[in-house]
Amino acid sequence: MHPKLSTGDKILYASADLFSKYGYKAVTTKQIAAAASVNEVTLFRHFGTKKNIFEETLNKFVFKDGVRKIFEEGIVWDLEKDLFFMSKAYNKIMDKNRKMFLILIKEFNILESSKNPFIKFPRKLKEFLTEYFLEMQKGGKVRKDNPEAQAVSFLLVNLGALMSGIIANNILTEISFEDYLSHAVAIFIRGLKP
Amino acid sequence: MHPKLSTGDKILYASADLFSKYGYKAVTTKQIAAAASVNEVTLFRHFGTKKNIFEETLNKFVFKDGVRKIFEEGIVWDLEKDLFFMSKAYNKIMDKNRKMFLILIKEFNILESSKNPFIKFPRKLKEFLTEYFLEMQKGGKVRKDNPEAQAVSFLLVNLGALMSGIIANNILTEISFEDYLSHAVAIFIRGLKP
DNA sequence: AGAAAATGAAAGTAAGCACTTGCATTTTGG
DNA sequence: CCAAAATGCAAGTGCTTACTTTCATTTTCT
Repeated sequence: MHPKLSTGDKILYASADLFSKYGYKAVTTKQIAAAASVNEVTLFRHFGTKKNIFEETLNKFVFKDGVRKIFEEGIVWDLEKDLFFMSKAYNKIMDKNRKMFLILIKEFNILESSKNPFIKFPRKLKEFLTEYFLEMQKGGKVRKDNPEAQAVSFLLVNLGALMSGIIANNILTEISFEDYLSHAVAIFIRGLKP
Repeated sequence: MHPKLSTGDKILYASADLFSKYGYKAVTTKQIAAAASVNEVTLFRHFGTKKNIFEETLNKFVFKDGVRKIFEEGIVWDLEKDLFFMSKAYNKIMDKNRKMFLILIKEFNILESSKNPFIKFPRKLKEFLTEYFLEMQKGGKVRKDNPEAQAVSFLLVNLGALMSGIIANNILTEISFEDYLSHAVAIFIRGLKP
């Protein structure tokens, strides 16, 4: 771990690591302390309870990336360029937040949905994409069809790629998933053209 | 629960239920006993240890569906019909095995990959699909391209749909996912045509 | 109906868990 | 440089967990 991190942060980084691998219940405070190279007591002096550690970990790392900002800036209203860009942007965000994603798919049964960013993030992404496809349809650059369905379809491909990358890095193939994803996006683009 | 189930099966059904919701560590033998409506001691008389209960649950419910049998039979060598069929078949299998899927994405860190059907199932599916697309390419019914990439792409869409259905039934939309999936498949089909 | 097998009820055990306390040691900041 | 704050260490507390044992009760099967 980084030696220049504050004690509190060392604990939270170690927690994110362990919780994402094994889940909340399966991780012990002793493990966290060892992984953070601090005394177990220090955990409690900083955060009081294990539950607090978990919540603070979520608070610290959960992605608050604004969908609009990231995506809107890169749009050039060219179907091919835009979809490739958005697919890459999506992957980048999700890779950066891989551990949180893992925690959330492990614990979404015990998390209140209000704290669950998976409620907000994909929703906003869908809204943004729906608007995008609608606009592109108006410009005659995308096949006339339900833009929401087009948006969801596009998201499904990306989510699928993300998941297969997570579940098993090389179950399906030894070739990198990015290559396959861009292939899938390419097929998609052809299917979306007018 | 079914009253006509054997005691052992009652336990295993309850286990599958709980493990898929909360994960191995978070589930207690007391919980399982209560959910199965049996005495806690009975668990141990039947399976000895909690770990055994878990393993027997996996053994009982893990999907051993032969990919070839299910998929080969429905193929009629019409791109549209075939992809819709395969997409539905995939969904059906995964829905039937939803709980196992949930267990496996929660515990794939602690499962030996040899026991993990996610190593075998998607691989075989990919092989089958690759052959299918190659054949279709020969018949001029599918765009000439890397058939493996086409296969993986198609799987990504379906995996994405499965995941979004699991993570949150109605995060993205209130309309059923089957509708969206078939929409995505339709786009895909257009993208795959020669 | 009656023996054998399966289950329940109650109590207990040993280990591991989250968390606490008291005190010594180190690190930090003015 | 020195006091205050942060951390380490050792021990311990009470609770929960997986699992056991004993004995009474029910179910099953012939």
